[in-house]
Amino acid sequence: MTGNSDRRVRRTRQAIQRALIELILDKGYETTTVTDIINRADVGRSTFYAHFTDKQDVLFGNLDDLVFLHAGPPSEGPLFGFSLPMFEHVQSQRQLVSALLGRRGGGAVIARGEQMLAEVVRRELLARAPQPTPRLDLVVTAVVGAFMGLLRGWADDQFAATPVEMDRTFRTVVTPGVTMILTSGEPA
Amino acid sequence: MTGNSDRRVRRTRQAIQRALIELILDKGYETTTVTDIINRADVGRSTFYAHFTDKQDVLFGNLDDLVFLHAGPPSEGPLFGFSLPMFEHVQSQRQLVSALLGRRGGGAVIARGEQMLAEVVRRELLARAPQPTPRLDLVVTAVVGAFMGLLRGWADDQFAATPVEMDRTFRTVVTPGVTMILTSGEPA
Amino acid sequence: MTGNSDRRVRRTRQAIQRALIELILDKGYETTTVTDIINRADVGRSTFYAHFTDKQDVLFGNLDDLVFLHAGPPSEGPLFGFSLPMFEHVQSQRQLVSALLGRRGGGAVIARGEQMLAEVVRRELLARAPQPTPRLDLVVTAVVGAFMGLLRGWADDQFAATPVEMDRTFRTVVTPGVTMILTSGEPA
Amino acid sequence: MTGNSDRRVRRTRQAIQRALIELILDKGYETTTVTDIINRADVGRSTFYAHFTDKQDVLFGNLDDLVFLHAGPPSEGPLFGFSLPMFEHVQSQRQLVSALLGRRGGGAVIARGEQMLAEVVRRELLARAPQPTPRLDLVVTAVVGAFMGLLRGWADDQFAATPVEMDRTFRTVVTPGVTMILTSGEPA
DNA sequence: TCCTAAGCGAGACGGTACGTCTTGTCTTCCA
DNA sequence: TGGAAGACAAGACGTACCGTCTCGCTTAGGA
Repeated sequence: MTGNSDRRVRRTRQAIQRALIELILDKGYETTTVTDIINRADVGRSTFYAHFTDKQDVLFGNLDDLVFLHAGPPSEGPLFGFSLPMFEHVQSQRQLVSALLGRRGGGAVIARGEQMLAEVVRRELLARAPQPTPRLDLVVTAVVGAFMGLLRGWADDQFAATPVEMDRTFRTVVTPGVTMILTSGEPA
Repeated sequence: MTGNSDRRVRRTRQAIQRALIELILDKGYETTTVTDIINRADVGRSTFYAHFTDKQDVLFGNLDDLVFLHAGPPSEGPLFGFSLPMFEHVQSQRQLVSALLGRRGGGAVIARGEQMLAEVVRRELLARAPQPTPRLDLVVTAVVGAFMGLLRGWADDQFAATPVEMDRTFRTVVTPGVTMILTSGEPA
Repeated sequence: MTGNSDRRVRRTRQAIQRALIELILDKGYETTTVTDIINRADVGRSTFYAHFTDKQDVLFGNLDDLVFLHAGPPSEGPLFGFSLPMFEHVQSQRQLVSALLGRRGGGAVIARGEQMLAEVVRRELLARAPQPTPRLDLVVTAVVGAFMGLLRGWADDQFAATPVEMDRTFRTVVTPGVTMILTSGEPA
Repeated sequence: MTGNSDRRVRRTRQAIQRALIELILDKGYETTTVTDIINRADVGRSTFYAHFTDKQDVLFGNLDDLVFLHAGPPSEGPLFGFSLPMFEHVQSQRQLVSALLGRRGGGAVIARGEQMLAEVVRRELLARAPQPTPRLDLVVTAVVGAFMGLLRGWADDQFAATPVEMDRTFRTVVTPGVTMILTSGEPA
């Protein structure tokens, strides 16, 4: 809680986070060990555990502003308008996203990303639904699944694509069905 | 010559596979160690490594017929007709699927499942497309993502749902968009 | 810089060395495993390998001052005057020496002992030779062989004998020949 | 007991013995494993254990005529006349002897060699002693120790020497003392 | 400005899993 | 149906991490 008052504390935390990012770029998230991190950050083992509980903890500390969610207010623009900017942003950070979300990344990181994305999608759907939609949770899950599926495939180089292609595919596959559901007020 | 001639070999392999399944149900896939397996299977350490290279290897040996893919010929029935039977089958094996695909399961297992499912979807789309579809790979990825997303959410008990609800959501979200793409010959 | 600064380090190293000695007395050197040692010393496996590379390494760490070499200055007293005190010292540590040098001991330990003894003998011969002696190395080897042969037979209980008998036999067999060689300046 | 009746049995035994010798020459006695032997001999594991109890057992089966003991009747020729022929014989089999007796050899093999040699020496001394000698056992041990010490040093390439030098050193160091003992009837 | 509490590096430590290796027994298959 | 092939249990090996801990040195920030 006193985390940021001491100058040394901030330096240490930053050094650790920076080291982790670099290592993820080098060898992937899962492969990177705590020992690697403290060596790269030139930090004692106990210092690491004094600040973070985990490898994950380091990442989640700055994951939010790192990769995702440059979404505007939910009701403006086209449905799922977050898609294209997000794909574009991801492309600019390609390496890091690959390392985090791809096959060499960790399940927990992906889960966290899905969680955050789900929140965005839920708000967007709620803002646009003229009436209560049954099983909105399922719909959100399906939409997030489609998006993250594309994102992971991209990160893993299963295919090459431009952000525009990614966005177009995502929205074309998903928008008609979702629009129908929101309008008719039922999932089928 | 190798696998099935010797009776002892078959017994051992089965004991190991069975032990892994049981342990996955008990404590999840990732948490289960090779040491756990050989203890439960009452098998020597070297025996394990004589038959399998890995925990994964044990699983993949019988993953195919374990969970998935009771799909009929691709062009019969409604689009994505595999969905409902599969959700139903999964429900009957709920525990195991939870352990394999849920948050406590292993990334590699999920990846394998997606791979197999992608093949099914690809064939179905190809069989139904009146003309070559650009970026069919992306479309397949999005569809598989939506399906697996739902499946994983279900396995993780993020929500309760019947197989019918699952199937309905999946197909309602995805079918209109995909149909449009197949018909118009372009992803957007 | 390494070994002795940290108090924990000293405690651990001692615990391991003590455990090995005890185990050697219990069940012999060759039979004792690293696992035995760490159990007896109540020490983690990695801790053991952090301090020693080997079972041998543990032993050699304190072998020097453990058993041998209470030899005075080479040129004083009768030829091979180290013999009697050494046999006497060995008798007082009978059990340990048995375990180390006897049939249940390790070849490497014996080799090390011979090496150290050879140094003593070489110095003694050099100090007493009025002139350069050809093939002094061979002579040293023969003398050491005789001494260690007696010692090993004793340790293995091939015969019972007092230190005085041991010493007398050794020196009576070997001294006349060696004296002749030193005097005449040639091995034959 | 039935060892040599069946032709196949003899072939198998020979194949195993031959394989062991080859492997000893390749990589030393201690380093060679039973698995190595059966692979080289192209023989099943159970076959090996049907014929021999041990690696040692294989060796001891033909050790006697392999290396040692071309000694004539004990009382002919000079004292310890076995020495020169034996060193000469050993030189002609240098590689094998090195592998068996040197640092890479096994303690048990050395012990066996000493045992056989002790018998030779004992007979020679008994044949030449005009009267009962006290502690003849100790004297024998010392003599054998000197001889084997030289032999092992030679095998380990601790020094280079001709058989003549070896023999001369051995006999010069040991003969005067032993002669004195035999004559005077006491070890000192 | 000093002094003291804290941050910190270094790394020791116990614990646990890994994949490899070797041994001697025991089961299966085949001729 | 008897003997060879080799599957097997047991357990040691040395390595890799983890998360806790102990130890002094350094350094801030309040008195």
